[in-house]
Amino acid sequence: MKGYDPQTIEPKWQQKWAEEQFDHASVDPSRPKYYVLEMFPYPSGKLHMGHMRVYSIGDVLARFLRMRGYNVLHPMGWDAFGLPAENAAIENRVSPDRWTAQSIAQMKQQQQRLGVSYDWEKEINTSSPDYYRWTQWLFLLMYRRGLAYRKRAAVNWCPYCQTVLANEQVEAGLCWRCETEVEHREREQWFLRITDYAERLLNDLALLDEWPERVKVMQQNWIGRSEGAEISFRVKEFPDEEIPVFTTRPDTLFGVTYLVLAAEHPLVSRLVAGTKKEKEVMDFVARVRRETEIERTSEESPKIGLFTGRHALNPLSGEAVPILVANYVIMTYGTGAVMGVPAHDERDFQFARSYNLPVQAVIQPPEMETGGSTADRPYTGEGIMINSGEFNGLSSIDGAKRITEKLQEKGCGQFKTTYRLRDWLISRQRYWGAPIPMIYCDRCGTVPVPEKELPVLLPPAADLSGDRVPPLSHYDSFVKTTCPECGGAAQRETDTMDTFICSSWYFLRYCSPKQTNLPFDREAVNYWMPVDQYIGGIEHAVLHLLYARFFTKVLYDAGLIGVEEPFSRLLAQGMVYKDGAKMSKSKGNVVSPDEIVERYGADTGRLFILFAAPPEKDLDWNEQGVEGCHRFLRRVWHLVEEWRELQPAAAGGGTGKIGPAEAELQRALHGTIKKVTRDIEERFSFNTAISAVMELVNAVYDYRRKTDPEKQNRSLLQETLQSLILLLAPFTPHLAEEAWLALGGRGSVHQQSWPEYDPSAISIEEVEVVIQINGKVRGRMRVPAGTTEENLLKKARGQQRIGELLEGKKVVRRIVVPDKLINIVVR
RNA sequence: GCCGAAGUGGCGGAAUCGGCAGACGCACACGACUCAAAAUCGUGCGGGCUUAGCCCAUGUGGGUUCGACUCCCACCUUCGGCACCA
Repeated sequence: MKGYDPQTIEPKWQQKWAEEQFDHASVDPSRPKYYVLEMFPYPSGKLHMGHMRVYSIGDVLARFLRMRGYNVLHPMGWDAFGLPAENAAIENRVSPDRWTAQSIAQMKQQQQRLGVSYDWEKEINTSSPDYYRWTQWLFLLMYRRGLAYRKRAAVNWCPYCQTVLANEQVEAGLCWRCETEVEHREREQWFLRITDYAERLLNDLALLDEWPERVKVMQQNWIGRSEGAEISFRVKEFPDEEIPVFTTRPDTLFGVTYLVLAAEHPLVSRLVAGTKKEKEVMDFVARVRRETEIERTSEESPKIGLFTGRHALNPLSGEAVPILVANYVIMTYGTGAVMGVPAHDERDFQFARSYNLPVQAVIQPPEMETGGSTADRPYTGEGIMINSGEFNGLSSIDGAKRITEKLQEKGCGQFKTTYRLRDWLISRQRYWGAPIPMIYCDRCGTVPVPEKELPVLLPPAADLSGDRVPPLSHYDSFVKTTCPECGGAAQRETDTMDTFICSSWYFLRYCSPKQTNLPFDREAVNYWMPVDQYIGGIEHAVLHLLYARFFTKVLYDAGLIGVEEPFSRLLAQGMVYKDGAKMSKSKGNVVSPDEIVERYGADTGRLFILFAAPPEKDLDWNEQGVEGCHRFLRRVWHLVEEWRELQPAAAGGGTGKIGPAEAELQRALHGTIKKVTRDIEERFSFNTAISAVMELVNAVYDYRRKTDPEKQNRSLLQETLQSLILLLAPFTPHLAEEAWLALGGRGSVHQQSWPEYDPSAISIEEVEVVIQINGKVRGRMRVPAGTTEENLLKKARGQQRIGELLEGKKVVRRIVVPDKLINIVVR
């Protein structure tokens, strides 16, 4: 053992670990289990710092918990289906599966160089038929349970990706992946009925007390529950037609002065058919429908509406109000029709103003407040009902209830809860995904592929660059099939599934990745699930984390698993920045993990990533900080090396004496064990755990410098160094392994028990107590631990300065924090 | 606009239950070693002043308390999410 050379020791130990398979986990009900999971990556072929950060965090926990005696499941795999592979394949003229296999090989090698302790026996790949067979099986389960359905709908279409997108995948009107503006197209599409689970997905957020608040709030907003009423208005000119509207404010029903329909509303064409308004209205409708999401939903774009010439009848007052069509009402929320109450709604008010629609106030602010709705602004708060017939005088809260009840009696309204969440559109018009296992037969209609015929295999990729969308539609051998019911000629569905489906259940597959007769083994899932600690980026706060929760609930309902929530504890790790900007190719500020491993070693890189910031906060990459961590590891190495050189002399020299210096070192050691354990286990505060180990190293240096070499306590030094190495093992696994060996440790450092601290070693006989006068620090004193209040005060008074300050003052009060502080309040 | 998180030295950050603000690291300065440099080791390092000490200081202004980075109220700034959702 000479100078610290990570380039030599790291590959050596990685190889050894792989051979010995310490990280292999199997079901063992006699031991407590712990499932640590990092979000599996999309195999782009290049590992970036964000990856290195998640893996470092996960690995510290996995290694620490193993040393704590847990049976730890720590798997890794590949979210391998998806557009980038398909696009790369087209560009480089290779098949997506070959491109993916190559990327996985590259990334896996990069991961292994980081020394992360995965159980590679559990590796999964969502694009392999062994896996997607079960993704298809789960789709059929959804179908059987009435949760998968096909419908023609206007959907988000990304012209660049040449596919439709789910609502969750459209951000402010742009495609989440390529930021192309999304268009609307009509298509027959498959949906999953996630809205059936809206209420449970929302309510069960309360069970997730170890999830970050911000993630739960984001999901809550996304689900967007609103309580109110659905109210039906009859059309005056067509007594057989009704227009239901959704409102959160049924109490304002008497203030309705108009009704607005979305351009897509099915009634529009009937209302204007054959009238002189027809052309104008239908032109308007066509124009609005052509507008992009951005144009239609931007707040700046003006609210434009058009009178249809028809009227709606208020179900309670009987009043006839005009029906308009407008661009600001969207068909996919509520009923696609809105009642206009300009006196009590900001948006209705604006709209009424520009079209000179009447404003009728029906809610008066409570007496304390002033300023109801006026000609200048609406009043949107609660209050007392006026101009509302028999409901006058009620509070708006009671009124909302009473009006809805009344409507219910009359059969033209009911209580209703609406969600912003829409059903999950899962069809994708691309090749590189799991085929949707459905068959269309002219006689039998839509028929599911029988389970025993799964998987529906992707045909080998030929030419993907063609214009035929979806690509699977030009593989005749794929499309043409026979109907499982009548045996006649039939066609396969040619869309593939959204890759978010693959990642909605992968954590279950890891429990028994080789299971062949079911997606997962029940016993294994019962043992390992839920995931105790899930770690990943905040960008999945709504997408993946909501979908995975949905799948878990469906599987629970189907009796296949025993948990209703997949992830007990979630850590949303921060991003990696450099020079004030997120690391990105376009900014040119990328540092690759490979580069760091080559220059400093994986241990240094891991240590820096964990030391530079708490895991949930953004991290600022700083080369000098990396060097600092490298320097620290060299200092550790140096101590171990020195100790070895002392060994031959040990027989003759050194002592076993515990003097004050030794007691201090012991105290430092046990205090550090205590702190590091708590910091990892309870707080996830890796940065402070590492700083505590650094302090211990400084303490050892101090001891060695200040104590005559002849008098140094060798056995205490050995104990200290061994414990120090154990504390470091989860963070810098290679260095720890090598140092453990050098210090005469047996077996792998990673198979040792985590050190326990000795409470008697940290109990202190003498403490420093701070003396405050009127809350300001005016002195300190060393006293035996447990000194009484009286004695503390006496001793404090004995100090010249304190005596002077107390001179002639009256002591009003004394506050004592035992062994810490005394505060003397004087006047 | 609504919701959420956060504001502490030159920088990353610490202070875990209301009890010594700035642990640990980086940068910087000085010293030792060296012919010299690097590496290493040591010392110092929030600001001010009339410097044995005192005053100011955790985004701003108030409050509670013997005592506030920590609790309460109001505001400012930054970042993130949602956003014509009826």
